[in-house]
Amino acid sequence: MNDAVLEQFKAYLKRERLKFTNEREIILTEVLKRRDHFDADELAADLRNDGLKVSRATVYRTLDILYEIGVVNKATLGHKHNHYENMVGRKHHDHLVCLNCDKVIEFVDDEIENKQVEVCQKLGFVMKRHTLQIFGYCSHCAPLVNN
Amino acid sequence: MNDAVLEQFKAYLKRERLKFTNEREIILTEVLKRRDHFDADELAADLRNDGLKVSRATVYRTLDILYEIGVVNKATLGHKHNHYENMVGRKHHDHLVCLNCDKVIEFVDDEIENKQVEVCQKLGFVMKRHTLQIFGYCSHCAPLVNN
DNA sequence: TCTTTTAATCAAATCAATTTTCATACAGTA
DNA sequence: TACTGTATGAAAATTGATTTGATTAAAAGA
Repeated sequence: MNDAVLEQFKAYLKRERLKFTNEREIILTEVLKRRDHFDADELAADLRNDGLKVSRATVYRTLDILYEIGVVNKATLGHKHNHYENMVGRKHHDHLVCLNCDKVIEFVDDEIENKQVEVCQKLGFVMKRHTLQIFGYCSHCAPLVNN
Repeated sequence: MNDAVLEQFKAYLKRERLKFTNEREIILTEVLKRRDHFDADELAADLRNDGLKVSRATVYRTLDILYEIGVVNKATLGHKHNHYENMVGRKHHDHLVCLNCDKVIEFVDDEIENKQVEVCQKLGFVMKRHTLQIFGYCSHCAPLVNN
């Protein structure tokens, strides 16, 4: 478990007069273990498998908090429900999503990032966050599909 | 009504052995009138106001077809449901979305577009579509919010 | 034109993801 | 330890979207 993140979490909760509960710690711990993209239900199921019972509602509520403080990122990745990813020790990145095998490839391009800042400056727009998703076929699937 | 689009729609339906129905024509006509971003329910409501009764299910189904043939674009724009926009005679663009007033500003940046193509090429990824959304505060709202 | 075939329509039911409700439990603090 | 207010779980409610099943209506064929 990442102590710095735990402290950050506790500090945020204290500041907002929220409580540091067992369930919140369990969820944070599980999230920090994750290196992939997961959805709320998958996380809840994993906890259940580990014998830790946390209700779905609490999972959703806690993921919201973790998103709020930047511990997780949220993206739809082409699905109609949210996917989350552990962002601790990671920088912002964008996603390539394979329409065939659902594989998610991460990338960063500084020029794209800079250009976005420029666009916003030009329009007097204050950027808080952004999401760029490219959908298509990964190198494995591209030769297999009729496209 | 845009005749070329109507013909394109009919041709597509014929090719797919689908039928050109009254409802589909009504929906296409209404979509082509639109210049803004709208969701399926808003469109259905507008039709109802015009005395044209088309069920929600048909609206969803038809918007799917229109998305398929590129007459509309689909984007979440920060909401948890889809928004559509008439794309006839328009090129791909990205969106700035104001978190305060929900205003949507469109922009295109060729360098960003090119960079995306480059990223995909480097990774052997075949791009089919992409979506870039920047969330923040528009020039009107930025001075008003505590951020 | 008439008939046949096949898809489309509607309203209602269903679905999946998420959020809310509300009675009860518990964390933080006095 | 007692108090206050927030968190919890289970279930219900909500939301957007899709499916169902009986009926209607295109399009194709004779």
